[in-house]
Formats: sequence, C-alpha cells, structure tokens
Amino acid sequence: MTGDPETQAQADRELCGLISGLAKQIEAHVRVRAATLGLTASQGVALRELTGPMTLRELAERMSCEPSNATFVADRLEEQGYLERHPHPGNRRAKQLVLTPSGAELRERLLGLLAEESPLAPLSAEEQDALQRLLARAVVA
Amino acid sequence: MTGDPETQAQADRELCGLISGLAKQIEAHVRVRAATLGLTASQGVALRELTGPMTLRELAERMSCEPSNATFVADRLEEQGYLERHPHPGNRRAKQLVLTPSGAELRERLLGLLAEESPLAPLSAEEQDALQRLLARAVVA
DNA sequence: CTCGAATGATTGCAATTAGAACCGTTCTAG
DNA sequence: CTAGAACGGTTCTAATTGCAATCATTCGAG
Repeated sequence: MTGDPETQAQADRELCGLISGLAKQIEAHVRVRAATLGLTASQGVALRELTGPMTLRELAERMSCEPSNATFVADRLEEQGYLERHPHPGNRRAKQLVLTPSGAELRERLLGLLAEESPLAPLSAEEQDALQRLLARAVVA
Repeated sequence: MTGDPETQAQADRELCGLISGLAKQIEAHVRVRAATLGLTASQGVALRELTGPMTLRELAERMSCEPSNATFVADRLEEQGYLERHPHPGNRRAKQLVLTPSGAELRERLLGLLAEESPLAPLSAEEQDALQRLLARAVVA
C-alpha cells in the first residue's frame, strides 16, 4: 500500500511547498486587508487572534511567532489605542492583553474584510472541515 | 448544509492558524537539519527545491519568496561552492541555477536528514494524499 | 522595423523577525 | 523556609525578508 521511499519523500517535499505557499497566500491576504485599516500584516494577525483577553505568551503562540515579536506588535497596537496591558489576576508576572472599545470595533471590521475572498473559499465547508482535521493531527505532534 | 456565517468565519480563522503553525513547524524542522550541514533555513529550503536546473524566478516561486531574497540565498550557496549561475540557453536575461557536484551531494544528505521525523509523518500516506489534493485546490486560486 | 510594455535579475533600503541576555515572579525539591 | 529551576515579559542585536528602483533583454502592437 505504501509507495516506495523515493516517491514518498518527493510527495513529502511537494506537500511542504504547498503548505508554505498557502501560508504566504493567507499572510498576503491579511496584509492587504489590514493595510486598508492602517495596520501591518502582523498587527492584523494579532487582532484576528485576540478572540478575548489573553496573555502575551498565548498571543505569540497563536501568531506562531516568538514572544519578543508579540511584544513588538502589542506595543504598536497599544500606541494606537487598540490594546491595553492589564495586570493578570492571579499571576503578577503575566499581563493580560485586552482590546479597548475602539480595538474591538476595529477587530470586527477586520474580520469582515478577512471573510471576503478568503484564500480558503475555493474549498467547500466539508472540505475545509476535512482539512481542519488533517492539519490538527499533523500540528503539535 | 452550510453552517451559519459566524461559525464559518471562526472555522476559517482557526484553519488559517493551523496552516501558519504547520508552516512554521516545517520551517523549524528544516532549520535544525540544515544547521547540521552549515546551512541556514532558507538555504535548506532552496536546496530542497532545486530538483534540477532552474531559473532564479522559478526558485523564488518554489520557495514562496521574493526574487530578491532568492538572489540573496543563491549568492550564499554560490559562495560556498554548491551552486553556479550558468547563462540560460535561449534567454539571455535569465540565469540557470545549477548545483555543483558538491552541491548535489549536499542536497542528497539534506534530503536524507529531512526525511527523518518529518512533521507530516503522523499522517498516513493516504492522509497525505488527501491533504495534497485539498491544498492544491486552495493554493494558486 | 520600432517603440513601449513586460520580463528576469540585481541592488539598496526599510521593516519584520528570531535569538540571546536579562529582570522580576512563581514554583518546587529538600 | 529557602535556594535553584522555570516561567512571563522585555530589551537589544543580528539576520532575514519584502519592496521599490534599476538595468538589460525580450515581446508585441502598429
């Protein structure tokens, strides 16, 4: 059933290329939409991932980047008045990132923009669901 | 059949996170393996994608990056004696990137390393095939 | 044939990003 | 209780990356 190692390795490489290509495509999609709101691509990703109050480390995790970079992005969002660093209840080391009202409103607008012409739109709901399950099994592993 | 827009949008966002996360995971995998051969992550990706002589633009396409970056990476590989820029037959603008013998040998070693513990290994051959088809439909679109 | 647009590659510059070092806080073994 | 390790965040620096401008070559309309 399993093909020879040579073919397998080649398929593996092609898959890597596809994943990285799609990731860049998604990033570019976020970039152009975020730009219309005066945000950079990473600010857009951060806003997208800020589904609620969370720690900086958690944001970094969701953004798939280093905490130092998340700090940088949070600084910018804070300067622009979209985000606040609150003391974390129960852990004096951590900070809780909280969207301001204008930040929450901006996020809603961004989500609306991102929903338009998503790079994943060519896939049906069922296909997206299948993709979700496959990826979930590969990641973290 | 299709769920409400709200749920759909949320699934879309989660999918974006998964894809970007897996892409970073693959990049990290390449990074550590390439490092053992004295290469950076992008040099590793370039070597992986250099399946044969190709133009710089084609390499950039395969690496999902800008041509300027591909130029930079090719410079490094050329300095290290793994790559040569040949005049392209039939198009004097283009250059043909060709691996030197030592470059080809290094590539083989890298491919061997990359095959070990691939982040995609948790998926069966059938699952990888399904993933390949789903991604191929989304990308380029 | 010829001129303007498009292509392939490179350069310089600005911005993003990762990595290591660091400080304060929290956890834990003894 | 009390080191010492681990954690969360920030800062600094270096490396990577993308973007705009440029040059040479090629293509295409007229």
